[in-house]
Amino acid sequence: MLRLTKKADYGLMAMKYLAEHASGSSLSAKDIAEAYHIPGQLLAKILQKLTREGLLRSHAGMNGGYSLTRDAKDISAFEVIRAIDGPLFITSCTSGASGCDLTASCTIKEPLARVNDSITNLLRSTRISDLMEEHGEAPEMEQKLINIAGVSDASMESRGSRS
Amino acid sequence: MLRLTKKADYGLMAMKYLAEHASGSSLSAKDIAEAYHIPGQLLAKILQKLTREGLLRSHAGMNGGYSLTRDAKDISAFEVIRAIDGPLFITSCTSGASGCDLTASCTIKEPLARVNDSITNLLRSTRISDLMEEHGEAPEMEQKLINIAGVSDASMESRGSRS
DNA sequence: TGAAGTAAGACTTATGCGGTCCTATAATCG
DNA sequence: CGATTATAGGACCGCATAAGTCTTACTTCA
Repeated sequence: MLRLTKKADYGLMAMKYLAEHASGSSLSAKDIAEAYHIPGQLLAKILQKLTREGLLRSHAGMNGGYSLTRDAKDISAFEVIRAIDGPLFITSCTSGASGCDLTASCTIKEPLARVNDSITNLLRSTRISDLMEEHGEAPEMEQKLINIAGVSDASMESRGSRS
Repeated sequence: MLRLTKKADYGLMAMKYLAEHASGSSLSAKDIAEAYHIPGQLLAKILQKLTREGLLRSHAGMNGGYSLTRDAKDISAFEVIRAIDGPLFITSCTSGASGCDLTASCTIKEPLARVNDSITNLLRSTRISDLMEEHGEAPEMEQKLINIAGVSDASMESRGSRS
């Protein structure tokens, strides 16, 4: 569990692709879909959503397509994910309005809400430019995330050994 | 998206409850289920799973039930969640074995894998004892998470204002 | 005008979570 | 021993939601 939806994945991929091929002109949904072998119609609607949220600029007609409204460095992964999947909450009952009927008993939510905030901040500090290839090695990225995840030496034990 | 399953929620609640009522004896699934108004059969299977994973010790028969195998301070939220929901991966195609067919094109996974690791570490550093009530105020918890999530002043903007 | 594009809603399919039911087994008490 | 209370676990169902398709309408440019 705790996984991103495929749509959010597609959205991030598309944003990254647009950032890498930001040649001033716009790329069509079809172009991106074919580049990643993603169902075109689905990607189209994802891009439409991102456009509605102001992350993309659309241009209809021939040679139309999409382009980033901002620099890749100024768009966070959080924005993209939120635009597509809506607000993300780690707990099932923190939907804001109604909440769950266990409010009295379920005291777990508070600590988990903090975890939720941490994840949010993590995604907020991860930008589209961090997903791009062309930025050389970017060792600072590595460093930054280690700082954020921080903590112990066992931090990286989860990587590499995924059974 | 990016939310915990209810089962994991229940599991965490049960672990917390067991930690708070660790009177040496064991509590039955029914006891816990009634305390939180959770479907009993469902909780039972969750507890069975946790037992199989070695986080709980079960005792059948009358006055039977479950008890923690370790101290609440030595059990992380990550272990509980993993035991119930299986390995958590933020990306949909990082299932380890097969992976997705986009390996060549989808270069997004690497940065997201780091985000994934950060979340893992975050949950790994959150222990059952952190969920308990009786530990007074525990301002260190607050501090720790802020350090982990770290970063900016806008960190907490997501809290409080949930529309 | 026609091809290529976005925009958007309705619809279908698939998956997996949440939950129930049922049977078996183990331990404790009277 | 037998009844009761518990865990253990498989089979199953309903439903919410994700994923994807179909269709129609509108826009732009050559």
